[in-house]
Amino acid sequence: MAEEKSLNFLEEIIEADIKSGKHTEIATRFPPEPNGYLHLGHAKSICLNFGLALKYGGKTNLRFDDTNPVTEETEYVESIKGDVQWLGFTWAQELYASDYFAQLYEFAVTLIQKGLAYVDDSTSEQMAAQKGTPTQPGTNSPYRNRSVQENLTLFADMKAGKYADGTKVLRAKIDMAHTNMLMRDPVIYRIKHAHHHRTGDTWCIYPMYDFAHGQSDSIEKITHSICTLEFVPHRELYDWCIENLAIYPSRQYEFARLNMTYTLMSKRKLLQLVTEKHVSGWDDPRMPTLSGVRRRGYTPEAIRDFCDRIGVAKRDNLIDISLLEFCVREHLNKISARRMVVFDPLKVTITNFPEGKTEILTSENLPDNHSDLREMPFGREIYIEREDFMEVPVKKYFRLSPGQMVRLKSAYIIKCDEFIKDAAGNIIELKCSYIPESRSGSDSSGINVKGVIHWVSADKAVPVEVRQYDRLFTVEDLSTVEDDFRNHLNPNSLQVVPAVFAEPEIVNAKAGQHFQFLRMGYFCLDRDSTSGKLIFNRTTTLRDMWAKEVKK
RNA sequence: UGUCCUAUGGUGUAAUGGUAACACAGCAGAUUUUGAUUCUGCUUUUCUAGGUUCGAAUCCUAGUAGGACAACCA
Repeated sequence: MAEEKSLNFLEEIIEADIKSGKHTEIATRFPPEPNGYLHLGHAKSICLNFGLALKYGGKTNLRFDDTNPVTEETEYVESIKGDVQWLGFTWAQELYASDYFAQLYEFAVTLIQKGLAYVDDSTSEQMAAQKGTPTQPGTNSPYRNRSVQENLTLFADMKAGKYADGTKVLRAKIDMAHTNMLMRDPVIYRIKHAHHHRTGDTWCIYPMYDFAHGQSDSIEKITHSICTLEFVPHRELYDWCIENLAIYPSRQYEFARLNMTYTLMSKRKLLQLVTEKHVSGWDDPRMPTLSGVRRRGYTPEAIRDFCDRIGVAKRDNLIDISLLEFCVREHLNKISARRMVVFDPLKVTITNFPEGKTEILTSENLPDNHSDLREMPFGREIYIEREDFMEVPVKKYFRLSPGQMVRLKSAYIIKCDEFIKDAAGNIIELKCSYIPESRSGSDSSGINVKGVIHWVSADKAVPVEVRQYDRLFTVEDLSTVEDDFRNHLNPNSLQVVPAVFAEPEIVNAKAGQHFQFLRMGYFCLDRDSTSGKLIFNRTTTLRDMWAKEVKK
């Protein structure tokens, strides 16, 4: 039976609203500002907003909050749309706050007419001084009592471009002694002679967030306007505008934004990493951006699962990045074709295997599907992973060591007869013998070995580049660092291995395809690849109990 | 010395006045032709003090702790 899954606080509110008849269907919106790329924190918001509408039979608009022409660009609009689609959601309408500029202007005029807004000539410094502090009330601006008619004329002149940037603003007339700083006559319109990415030079005055967001919600009849906790103090102003304009009463609800260990979710700081070239770009696979994790090989399914598991609440949180890794491993395990790739090769000569002979073996692409096979060449000389041999094995080591046997995955059992060192004492080659009756799938040898290792044919292997990523920062909780966050970047967050040795099948890898390199991790083709040089990003490692055992 | 928000294992999230649970992480073990996957078991929790109540994680009061708020940013 469908077990009763507990509701988060927003679902409770919505169910109560539906039950009471306040709403018969709901409308939400995802309102990014097009001034940066979307990150995992946005994914939480996207999954929430679209998920709620999906669950309760409503719709979600994609609305760009583009009220500041100075920072916003079309490039960002395009990336945001692509990211939302990639995550798997479809918006009802693609809208822009700038679509409402004319309407918003009329709303401002209405406020002036009602004596609830005035044009202020104070400088920003003067206004800051008038503002007071959280513990001290502010003082009224000398321009606060201009007549309605004068305000109307001045505001029209602002719109007409008669004044320079910063010389005048329109402020709501509320209460300079209000305990909520945002209610102390907030600026609602400012002059910016700037080119807007959509409206061009039509406007030289632009509404502030607080005078655009709630009204946009109202125009679209958004029932539940969901935002992050830092907007809690704005709710009072949000409601004030709606009430005094007597427009559709959208309601704002706030949830705690996503924080994760060893990374950060600040668009401003992420932009800094990009512009200062600490990373290769917004889609650098180490970035927590959606374009970054996508390039890294994370799947939308995994991200949605992650957003589902982290839940929604109002308390500050710091999610362990290992939960994200768990989600991606869980999905990738099901869909990733297996390949054998040797990273740090040690040559093995199989002394009783005929010289010059190549035998074609098969192996499953997915562990449980024995009909979906690929072919692998096997020969007298192969490479195995250097760490799969130990001259003097530690306890519980069940790979190769002198005199010991191991299974070559999907091939034969081999026994180490001899190892060869160079003058410096490094092991450079193993001489092994194979058990012909132990061939995978038709093993009649009766030998049971515990160790199974991956391998590639030495002369048929294809060299490819591998990029291994680690956490971007070395500290768990970036919010606690006192100094500059850039001081805590992990210098080893990217390790490039220019040539690892892959089984020949790898040349058929396609963009967007996910692989598990056996025992090494999950990988995907990077877009920097060329036909002559394939490059793979390590999405994440496999869980490694042996590594933990060794540590002890 | 203001207003607002929040407080449940290591990390998250449930429990909606009636036996504090689930996931991740951690630790053991079983299985395994990936030391993967899968499976089993275990450790660990209601900020403090009062109050209401037969009964409080839940309601009330106070305290404590953390966070937000003084951009012509969103």
